[in-house]
Amino acid sequence: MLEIRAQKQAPLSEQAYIALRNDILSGDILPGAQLKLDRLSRQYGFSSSPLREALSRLVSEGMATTEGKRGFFAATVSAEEIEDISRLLLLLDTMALREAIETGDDVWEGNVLSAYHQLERCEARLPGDASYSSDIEWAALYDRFFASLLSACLSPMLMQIRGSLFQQSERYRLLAARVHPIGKSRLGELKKLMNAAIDRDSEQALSILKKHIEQLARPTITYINQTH
Amino acid sequence: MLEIRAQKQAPLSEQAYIALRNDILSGDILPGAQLKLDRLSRQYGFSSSPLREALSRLVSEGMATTEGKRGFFAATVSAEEIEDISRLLLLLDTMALREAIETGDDVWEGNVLSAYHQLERCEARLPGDASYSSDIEWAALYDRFFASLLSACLSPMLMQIRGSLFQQSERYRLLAARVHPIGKSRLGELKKLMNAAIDRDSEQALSILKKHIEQLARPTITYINQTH
DNA sequence: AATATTTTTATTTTATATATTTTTTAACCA
DNA sequence: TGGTTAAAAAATATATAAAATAAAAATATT
Repeated sequence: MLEIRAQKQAPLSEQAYIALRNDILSGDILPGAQLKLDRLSRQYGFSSSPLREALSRLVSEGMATTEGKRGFFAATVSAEEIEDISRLLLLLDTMALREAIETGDDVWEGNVLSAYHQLERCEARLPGDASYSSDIEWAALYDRFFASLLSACLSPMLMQIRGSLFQQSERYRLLAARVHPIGKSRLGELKKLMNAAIDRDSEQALSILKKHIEQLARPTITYINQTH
Repeated sequence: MLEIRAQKQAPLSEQAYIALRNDILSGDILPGAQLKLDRLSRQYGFSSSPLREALSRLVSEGMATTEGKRGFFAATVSAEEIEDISRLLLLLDTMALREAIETGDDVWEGNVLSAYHQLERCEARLPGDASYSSDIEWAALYDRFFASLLSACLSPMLMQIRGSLFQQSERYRLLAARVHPIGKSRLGELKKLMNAAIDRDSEQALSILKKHIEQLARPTITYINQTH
C-alpha cells in the first residue's frame, strides 16, 4: 500500500541538531567557535528550546563542548585527538569487518553493492577534481558505504560506537579538505575492499581497510600539526 | 590559595541529568517506563526545559529512548544487548589495561590504591551482606576503581567509550541486583587484579579482568532471560 | 472493523526573571 | 605613567511560566 499522507515532520530539535551538526562537520562553524544562542536563533530560525536540546546532544556526541554556565562551543581539534580516534576506529572497524565477512548474507552483499554504487555516482556527478573531498553529500554516502559494509557484524553497540568515531574523523577530514582538497579519489581502493569482503577474503579485506584508515588520517594530522 | 567562595552550583539541567540517570541506573525507574514531562516536573522539582535537556543527553548515552513526537522512555533491556555490551567492554578494557600496565607511573599506582581503598571502606560501612550489590554509592566507587586502573592508557576516547559501556552494564547489573543480590563481594578479585597491574604482571592482570567481566555479566544475563 | 471526534500530551514559542560570566570603568599603589 | 585590583555595568546563559500548536492516544460513532 502506498504511503499517502504527508510526512510527519521531525521535531525542530531534531532539525536543529542536523543543521548544526552539518555546519560543524563541514567547517562552516570553526572549531572552538562560541555558539551563542540568540545568534544561532536568528541564523537558523529556531527558538532557544530546540536549539539547546540540539546542543546538548552535540555535546554528548563530542561535536561540541560546554562547561558550567558559559554556554556552548564547537569542538576543538588536536593532533592527539585525531590520532586517538583513528587508532580506535581501526581497531573497531577491523573487528567489525572480520565478523561481517563471516556472517554476511546475500542481503548484506546487495546493500554493500548498492551503497558503493551510490557513492560512485555521486562522485561522478560532482564537478571538478577533488571537490568530492569536501562535499557533505559525498561524505554521507561514504559513511553509508562503511556502515553497510560492517553492518553484518551482529553488534549494534559496536556499530553505534564506530559510527560516532567515524563521524568525529569526518569532522577532521572535512576540515582539512577545506584547505587541502585531496588530489584524487580512492574509490578504487574501496571497490577492492568491497570485492575482497564479498569474496570472503578476510586477510585481503582487512589489509586494505588498515591501509585506508591510516592513509585517511595522515593528511589530516599533517594539516592539524601545521595549523594548531 | 584556599578556595573560599561558595561552590558555583551546577546548572539544573546537569542536576536533572544526574538525578534521572541515578534513578534509571538504580531501577527506581523501570526499563521501558514512559517519562512524562509534567510528572517528572512535579516529582523532581525541575521545570520542563532542564528536564528535556537532561533527557536528550540520556538518549545520546543510551539510558533512554525517544522517537518522533511521542516523548521519552527509559531504556529497555534485552539479553542480546547486555551480551553485546559485555563483549565490547571486555575487548576495550583488555586493550586499555594492557596499555595502562605499560605506561602507568607512580601517580597512577597511587590513584588505583586510593580508589580501591575507598571501595573497600564503602563496602565495610554497608549493613548486611549483599547490600553492596545494589548500592548506588558503591557502584560509583566501583566505577571509579576501574576508571583509575585504566586511566594510564593514554587514550581519552577509549576511556570515554568504555565508561559509557560500563555505565550501561551497571544499569543491567543494578537491575538484576534488586531481585537477586549477589551473595558475596568479589573485592578480593579486584585486589588481585590491582596488585597484578601494579606489579606489571600483564598476563595475570588480563586473565583476572577477563574472568571478572564475564562473571559480572552472567547472573544478569540469567536474570534477564528469566524475566523478559 | 473502520472512521470521526475528543482528550491527552509533546513540542514549541514567547516573554520574563534570575544568576553568572564577561567587559568596562574606576580607583589605587608602586 | 604603568599596571594591578576592585567595583560597576553590560552581556549572556539559564530557568520559569503560560500559552499556542501539532501530533498521538483514547473514545465514541457509524
